[in-house]
Amino acid sequence: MQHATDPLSTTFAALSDPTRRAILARLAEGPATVGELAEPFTISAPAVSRHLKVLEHAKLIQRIKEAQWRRCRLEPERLQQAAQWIERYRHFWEAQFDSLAEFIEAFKKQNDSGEEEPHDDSNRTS
Amino acid sequence: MQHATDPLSTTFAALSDPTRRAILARLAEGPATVGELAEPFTISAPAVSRHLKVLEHAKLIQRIKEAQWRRCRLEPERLQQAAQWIERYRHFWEAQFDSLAEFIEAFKKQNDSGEEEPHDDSNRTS
DNA sequence: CTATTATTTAACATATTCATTAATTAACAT
DNA sequence: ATGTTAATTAATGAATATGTTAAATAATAG
Repeated sequence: MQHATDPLSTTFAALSDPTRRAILARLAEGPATVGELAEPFTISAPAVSRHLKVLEHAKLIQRIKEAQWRRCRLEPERLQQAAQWIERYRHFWEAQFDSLAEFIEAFKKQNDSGEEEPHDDSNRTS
Repeated sequence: MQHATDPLSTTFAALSDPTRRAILARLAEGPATVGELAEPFTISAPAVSRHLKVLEHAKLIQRIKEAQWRRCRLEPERLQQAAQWIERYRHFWEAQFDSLAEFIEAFKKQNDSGEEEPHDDSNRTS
C-alpha cells in the first residue's frame, strides 16, 4: 500500500496480512471485542489494535463503542468490490490459460526432443 | 507483503498495487512484452520489471522468453483461490451486515430524534 | 566484432508496514 | 478518589516495498 491509495488497493492490502484475514475469519462467526480477537494470537494488544485500524480504514469492519469495549463487526461492501474485480478478469484469464496450456504443451514437445529438426520460430515475433 | 508469506497473502499483496492491477488488466486483453506493458505508464522500465517479478512470484503471470523479448501471460489459479477465500466469508458477512443495518437504523433513529424516549439497547449487547 | 534493442540486476533513497514496550485515555467498580 | 479493565497512542526499530539511475546481460542486426 502506498500513499494516496484507491479503495481496491486498500482492500487488497488489508487482505494481504494473514493475521488480518484470521481476524476477519473470526469475525465471520460473529462480532467480537478487541480482547476477544487478540486472544488467539501471540502478538500484543497494540498490534491487534493496529490491524483493526487497518481493517476499519479499509472499511472491511466497523467498530462500535459499547461501554468500555469496542465491538467489531464486518462490513461486506468492499469485499464485494474486490471479488468483482477478480471475477471481471478471471474468465478472460481462464480463456487465455487454455491457450497457454496448448502453448506450453507445444513448447515442451519442441524441447524434449532436441534431435528433431528445430523449427524456426523467429519470424513469429515481429 | 512480509517475510515468509503464504500464497493467499502473496496474491493479495500483488493485487494491492494499482500499477500491477493495470498490468493484469492489460494482460487480460492478451499477452504482451515488458516494453508493451511499460508503455502506458510513466514509471521506468526497471520499475515495471520489478512489478512483473512480483506478479510472477505470486504466480499470477508466467514469463516466457521469446527471442530478446519476454512475453507475459496470465495464470488464473491463484486468482481463483483468492476469489474463493473472499466468497467463502462474504455470505457470512452479508448475513451479519443485514443485522448490522438494522442496528444502525435503530441507532440513527435513537440519536436523530433526541426528544423521543430513547429505547434502551444495552441488553442486546451481552 | 560492434551497435542496437529488450530486459534485468545493482546500488541507492525513501516510505510504509508491522512488531514491541511504555504511557495515556476511557469506562466501570468499590 | 482509586484501582482495574479495555483499548489506543507514542516512541522506536527492523524489514519490506517501490521508485530512481547506471551498469550488466542477452539476442538480433549489420
